[in-house]
Amino acid sequence: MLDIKSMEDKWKDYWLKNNIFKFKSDENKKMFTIDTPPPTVSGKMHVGHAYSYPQQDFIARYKRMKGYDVFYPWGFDDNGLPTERFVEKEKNVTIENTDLDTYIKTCKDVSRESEKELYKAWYDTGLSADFTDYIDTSSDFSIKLSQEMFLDLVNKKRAYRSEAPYITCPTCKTAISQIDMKDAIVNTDLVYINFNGIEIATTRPEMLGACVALFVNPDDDRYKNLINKTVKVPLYDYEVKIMTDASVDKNFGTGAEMLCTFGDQNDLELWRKYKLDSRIILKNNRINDNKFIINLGARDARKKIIDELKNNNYVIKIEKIKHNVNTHERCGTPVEIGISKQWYIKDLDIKDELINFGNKIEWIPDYMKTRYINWVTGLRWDWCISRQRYFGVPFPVWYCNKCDEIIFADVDELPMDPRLDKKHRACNKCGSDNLSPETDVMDTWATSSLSPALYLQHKNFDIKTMDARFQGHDIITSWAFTTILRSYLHYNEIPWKKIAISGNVYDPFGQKMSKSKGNIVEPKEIIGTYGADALRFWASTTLPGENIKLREQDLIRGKKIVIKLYNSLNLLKILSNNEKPEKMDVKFAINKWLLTKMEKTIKDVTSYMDDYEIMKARSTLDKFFWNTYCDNYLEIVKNEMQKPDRRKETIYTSLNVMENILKMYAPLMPFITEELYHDIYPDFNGSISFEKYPEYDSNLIFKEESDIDYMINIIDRIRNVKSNMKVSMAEPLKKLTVSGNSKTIDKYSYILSDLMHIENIDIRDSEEIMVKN
RNA sequence: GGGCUCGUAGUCUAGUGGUUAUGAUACCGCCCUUACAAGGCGGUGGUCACCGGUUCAAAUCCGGUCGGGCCCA
Repeated sequence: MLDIKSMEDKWKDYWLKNNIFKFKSDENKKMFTIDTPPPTVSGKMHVGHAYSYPQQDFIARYKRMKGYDVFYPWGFDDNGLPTERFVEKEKNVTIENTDLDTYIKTCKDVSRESEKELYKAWYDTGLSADFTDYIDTSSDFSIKLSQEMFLDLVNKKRAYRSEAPYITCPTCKTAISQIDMKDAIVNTDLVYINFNGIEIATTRPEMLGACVALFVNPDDDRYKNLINKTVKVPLYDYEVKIMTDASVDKNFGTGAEMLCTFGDQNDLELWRKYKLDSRIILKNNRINDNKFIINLGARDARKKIIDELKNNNYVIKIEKIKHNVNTHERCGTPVEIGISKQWYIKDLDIKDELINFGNKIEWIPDYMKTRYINWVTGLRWDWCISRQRYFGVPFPVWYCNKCDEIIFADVDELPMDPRLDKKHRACNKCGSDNLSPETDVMDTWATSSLSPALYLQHKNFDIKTMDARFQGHDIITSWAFTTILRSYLHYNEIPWKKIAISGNVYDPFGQKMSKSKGNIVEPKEIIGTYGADALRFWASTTLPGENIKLREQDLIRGKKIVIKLYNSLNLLKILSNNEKPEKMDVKFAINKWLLTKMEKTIKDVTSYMDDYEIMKARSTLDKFFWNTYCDNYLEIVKNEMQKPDRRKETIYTSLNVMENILKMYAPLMPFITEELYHDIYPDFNGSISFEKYPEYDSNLIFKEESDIDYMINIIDRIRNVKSNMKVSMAEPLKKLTVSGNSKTIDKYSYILSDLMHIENIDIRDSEEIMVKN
């Protein structure tokens, strides 16, 4: 019996102990480089990972067997907000109860600790990445590279600091970027306000004191006579103008809206478009109008101002509505727009170039490119990369308190943290040593967008473009976009030749998996029940980019194939009595038939693998192995092996084909194939992962194929007859009439009598095949 | 609201113009057959979402409708 668990454990140990997948540069081979997605240390590995990571591993292993020097690195993303949250939860260390130095150190320590445990979950799925030498985004190496690249952008006038409206999260108390936003529908109050002569509706009455204009649609007849008139702002008693813009929705509220600096992104756009004044009452996520609202959060401020409006009879009515808002995707809080100094990477002026770069990359599947292009086209903000957080890559920057000059660290000082820097420094411009360090850190995407450089420079490779990136479609607008952007800005080269996008995993009913629904399945459980090979088999049942449901039937089928492979080799060993004949030319039809089928399979599987069509490759292989090889060939050769003149050739053919089947399955199911390959070659001390992938050989295509196909067809019908007679396939039949091509049937009638145990076959000539008892 | 994508037996899926629509799984029946009962063989089960068009011929191409999913406003 095959013990899948201990078999898999054995090979996991073997690969690790023998450094099988440790990257060893081989200059004689062509390189194939993979930009592995570094998982965050703050989360567990979930079934989505267990689905998408094997997909890149299939290609990595395939390319290795095709003779490439595969560079398949590993990394962890341990920067930023998610890690801070994780640490605060795990260790109860917060920025309030400790100093910055200790806080950062704790974040790093917890990350390192977590990584040590975490990598095992990935390794258990049979990934062949180099886990012996992984990078993490908070290491000195990564910080140095990230800071260097930042200074490069400063030199190229691509990174700039400016006081401007920015998106901020009131919960996380930091600036965020367009990338970090997610839409959400929230229940909110729509307040109708009598605006001294015009009625407006707003979801943000607390911003009343920041109102700088009213807007109506130019085609709205109700307000035609009010356009360009001024009205008094209720409670605050200053005047604003009534203006028009086509973006105003006539059907929302009263059709008239107030523009505040800044209630939402729409306000900001109209404010920019018409160059309006600003009245800032929202700063650092607190509202302060020095009149009614003194330093309150949005919710309290709203209550307060509604009370004031009600007391003065300005409120007409309050309606409950569902409303689309932008939220911070990490915490779900609706975002605010404020004004402050932030660091930006300028990208709005190079949309065409970025689209052009997107077009130079091969997207798998192709239609995913559209999402990238839509995103770039719809960009409205330069990329804000400063975060008012603590654990992340620091800006190597100081500000002169005397003359406002920005002072940058030298490249050879990196990595460095100006917040903890003790060196005496002076302003380059005025010489003052009264400097303040930048206390913000960089957006985590500012570092992960450099993943190709991180991986390549870590090994001192002097190339800028990797062969393939594999990632989920949910981060096309963040990771894929920022990586392409950085690669353009720093090198003017595409980051990868191909980007393969994978879908999401849903539960068996097509529902998203979530804790609250209680439908989460742990990869560990799957591996425990079905084995990692079966998990990978399931992961291969999808087309690029397609979502997938977690289906037990695929796991069952995967496990069955593992067992079937094991048993089929077992049968070969029994039949052959462990003989291993040398390579020879085959002359018997049944063997020629099998070789022909095999060559055709090799051709198809190879071409599918080359196109990343894993699912098609695998089902072609499944069909050949299960149907052709096991159900038909092996059944037939049970008899052939007993015939002295045929024995040697049949043993040779069956073993040779078995070996090629194992090699073709090896990228998909590395454990069982390693096990059986070593079983065939007990002295072999390498890995099947580095054996040569079978290559199509047209010399092994034989014309006998169609004859045996014809005979298999007849065998199927005889099986049918026996099944209808409700007798065993081994039950001897005295006589059977077989009609068809009598010449062919006569030539191979021994197969029928041997396999189906028929004593007398009455062969008749006929156009159609018919089998009668 | 815009874009992308999908709709084929209970479930999942193959199939981009041409026999009787592929296979898996589930279910039912038969067979312990000397590798594997987690096996083998057979069977039930489908107006290929709907409507219209192009064509000698449409699951497939075109248009529309309905429904699901995702992304972006």
